[in-house]
Amino acid sequence: MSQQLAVTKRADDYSAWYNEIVKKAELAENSAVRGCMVIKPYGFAIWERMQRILDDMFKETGHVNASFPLFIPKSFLTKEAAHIEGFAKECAVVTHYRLKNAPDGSGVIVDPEAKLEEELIVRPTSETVIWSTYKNWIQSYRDLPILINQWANVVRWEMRTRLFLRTAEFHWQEGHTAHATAQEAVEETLRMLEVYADFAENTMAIPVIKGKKTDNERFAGAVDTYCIEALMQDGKALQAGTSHFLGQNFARAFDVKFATKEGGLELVWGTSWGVSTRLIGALIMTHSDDEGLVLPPRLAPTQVVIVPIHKGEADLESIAEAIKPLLAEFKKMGIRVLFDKRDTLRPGFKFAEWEQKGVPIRLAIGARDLQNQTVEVARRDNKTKETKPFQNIATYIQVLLEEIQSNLFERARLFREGKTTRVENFEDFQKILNEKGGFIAAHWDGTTETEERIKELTKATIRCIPLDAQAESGQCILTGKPSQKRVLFARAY
RNA sequence: CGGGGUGUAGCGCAGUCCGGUUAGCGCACCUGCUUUGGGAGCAGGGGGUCGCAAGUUCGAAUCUUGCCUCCCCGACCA
Repeated sequence: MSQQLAVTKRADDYSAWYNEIVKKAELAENSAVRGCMVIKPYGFAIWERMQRILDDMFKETGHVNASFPLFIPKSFLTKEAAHIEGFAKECAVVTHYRLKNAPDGSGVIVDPEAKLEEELIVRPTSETVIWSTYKNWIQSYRDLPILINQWANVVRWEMRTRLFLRTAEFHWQEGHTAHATAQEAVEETLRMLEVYADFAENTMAIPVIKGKKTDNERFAGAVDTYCIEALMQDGKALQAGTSHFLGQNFARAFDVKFATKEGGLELVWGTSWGVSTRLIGALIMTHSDDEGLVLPPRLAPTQVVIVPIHKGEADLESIAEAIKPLLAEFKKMGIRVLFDKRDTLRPGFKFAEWEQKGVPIRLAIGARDLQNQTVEVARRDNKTKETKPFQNIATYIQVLLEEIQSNLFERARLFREGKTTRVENFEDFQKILNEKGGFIAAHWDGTTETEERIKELTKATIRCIPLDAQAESGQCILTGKPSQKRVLFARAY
């Protein structure tokens, strides 16, 4: 309940600022379990909105939900060579299935008698267990495509964690589809990338670059990995979603074949795609300011908060009575409104609290307003206040919510444009990276060696090869070798 | 996993070097009154295995050893 002033400013210590936003907006906190977070009700309400909107988008593109096991037999994980190599270093392993009382009475111990025949891995992702299942489901081209999504939690044993951005356990959705042709699978991969970009930009108001990952940055087990990349306010990039064309890699590993129309037998083509609670981190670092969280209206659990300003209970009653029709009207319009009638807190406190929590619009109504038939309207995005006539206020708010939504997106887009720099040589590359940050569009000779060398020298990685990159002859900034298009570099989360 | 820091009331901290009254301060919490258009004021009150464990000592928040947490910096990653 109690809040303290957000003391740290973005300019002073960006990561301290981030941590304070997460705590003061009551989104999440560290848990008793190392690397795992507790997502608090307000943070989870945001995730639930994200889930609902994304889930509708998945359904509209023909997908259905299902649920696969939390545990994966070790042998499954090892079947696809690149896959196991990518995940081996961060797996939680279950080795026993029972505890017993310690002989010396000191508590409970793992029962050595209860060792599992085969260890189980807590899923870091579900390709293997799902493809082992698809093997049973697919015989004929008539069984294809399979378009399944699951909402789940996964575990990747990270060494260093940060709330939302990187936690040992995180929540996400993972889509897993199976197709008869490569073309169809590639189309699916790009379709879902498009869904993610649409969601990021239109719901979260986060502008993203759609692109393809380099071989080096590709998902373990994929043929091609596509991504959406966003730019945070500190000039670092953040991968906000990925969509993979798996080729026939997992079909081959799990022997998933189908009879073609022509009577042949072929391996199935696959895709997988996911976004996680990490998006909440992106949300914070895209829009929020030194006063706290800033939420885009389409995602905000509460879009409008009404704060009564009253002396005594009678005042509060008459305000409550006066806004009753307004609350009903908001509800009818589908606007999520909260009347903050807590009488133990003063208005100034409530103002500050709802600002920290990023509620897009605040309405304040006092005796003076009742007298004049007015209401004070305060915007969270640009901190402006105005007094409007009470009549027709709901319609005004409805329009204003949309305006705030597009203002947030436009502001973030302009920021990114300003922080995207075209660079022609390595000297400028380092200079821009250190002094300005952001995305750097530069030529690269296409080799993993050069990519890694640049990373060693500058800590910047190739975020993606943008899908809309123009063909343009140039020279690699490091080796001077010929290049046909620019790629996007940045330091990243 | 390596280097550095840290852990004392819900939160933020002092006390630890140099062991010794009943472990203290601010915020928050509870009660009452006055307040309420930008984080209220006064008065009273409650709350602590001093991260955990073992050891040294007449006596440990304070000294020793081990373990753990969280934060920052590096390597790894969505």
